[in-house]
Amino acid sequence: MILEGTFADGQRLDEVQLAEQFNVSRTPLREALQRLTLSGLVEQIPRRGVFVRQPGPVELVEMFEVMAELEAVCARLAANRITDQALADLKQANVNCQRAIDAQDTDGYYRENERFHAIVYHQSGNSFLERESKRLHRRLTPFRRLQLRLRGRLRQSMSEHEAIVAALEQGDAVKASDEMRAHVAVQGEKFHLLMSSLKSAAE
Amino acid sequence: MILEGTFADGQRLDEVQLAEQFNVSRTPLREALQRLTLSGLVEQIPRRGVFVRQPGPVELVEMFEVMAELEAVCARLAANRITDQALADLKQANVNCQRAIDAQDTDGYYRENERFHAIVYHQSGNSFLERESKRLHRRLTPFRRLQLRLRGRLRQSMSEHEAIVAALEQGDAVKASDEMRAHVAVQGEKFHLLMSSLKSAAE
DNA sequence: GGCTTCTACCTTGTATACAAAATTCTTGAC
DNA sequence: GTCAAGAATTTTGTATACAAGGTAGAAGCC
Repeated sequence: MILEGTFADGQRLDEVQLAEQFNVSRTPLREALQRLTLSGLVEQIPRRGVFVRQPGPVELVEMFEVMAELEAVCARLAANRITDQALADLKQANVNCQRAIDAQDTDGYYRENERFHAIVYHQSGNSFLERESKRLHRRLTPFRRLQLRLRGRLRQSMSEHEAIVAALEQGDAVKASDEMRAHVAVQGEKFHLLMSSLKSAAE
Repeated sequence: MILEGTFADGQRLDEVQLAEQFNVSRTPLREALQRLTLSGLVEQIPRRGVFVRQPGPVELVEMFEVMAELEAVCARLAANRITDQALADLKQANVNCQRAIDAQDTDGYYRENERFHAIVYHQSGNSFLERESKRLHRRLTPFRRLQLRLRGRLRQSMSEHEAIVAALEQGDAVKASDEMRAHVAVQGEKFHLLMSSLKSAAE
């Protein structure tokens, strides 16, 4: 999406300007903006226009807290419902992650990491929960990615993945849930990195 | 909303027909339909139109499962963050609930019940979680209401409320969470009632 | 008689034109 | 010189007209 960095927080999005930029009329552009509004990326104030709404530090921490809880629920449910095939897929994703780390392939790591989490969502056996988790995951993507830049984070993240798989394999719902929550939660060093990244984005 | 009972599942919503029904042109009506699409009440298939999408039994159970987990998280967080004032408000809501039961005032009960849950959402201290919880709560409202028709359910629901307040007052996060999950979850008799209500709605 | 294909009509999607509201600039008064 | 009020311009919201795609019905072929 174009909202990653090209637009500052609070900026008004001019309909006519964007319309001619994309070579469409205002009608379909307004519909697109409405979709963005519902996804939370922009705010629409009646008779005033739509404004880009980058989440502040407080809202961001809140969203990560909810994400951690959602994924913890996914893991807890998955511990009882996961298939052997999915367990094998998770292990494969972890192997691919390790390869990406060794090759210093950050993009590759991120792609396999995403796959790992998507599998857990799906194995919750609750497609509504899966959809909601994916939605929030997607929303947090740009911020989550920043965390991978933290020195040594990739290796730590990997071992957390392995602990989660182990708990799922044992069918230990509580452990899987706790490991996943800790894995996703923003705390310690991750918190400081998130805050500093917000400052640099505000310039 | 008009979608409660007036439109059958799978029905196509004719834009021109609805437009003249509301005395507006197609443009604002399409924008309204898009908002409905994002809220999940209708499904939009490109070049085909929008169709009302009543959740089937599976999706409904899934949504209630997520609702129970969300509220459980709210309760867990609230156990550590709740204010004395909010505790007093919860007790007051319970008193009002009891009064409504004695007066056989179902609407009154439902209103105070809603208040009770809204307070817990807010006391989670996470406004994003609060918003998401309210969103799903709202989506489930018509189905939730049916459960209150279950004989003796009001009284049982009341005692569950009181157990939740007690756990919150003691700051027992685990207990508050478990009590809340059980309170919201669809299980036992509630499940059968939900299924039978779906059948009657399908006629 | 049934299946396929072509055509006509219907519906969604997009553009443009117009109306209403809000903001900004200018003008006038204190 | 500053503040307020009004007018002009900009901008959102709505209506209507047009284009493109899809569905259904009719006609022709197997």
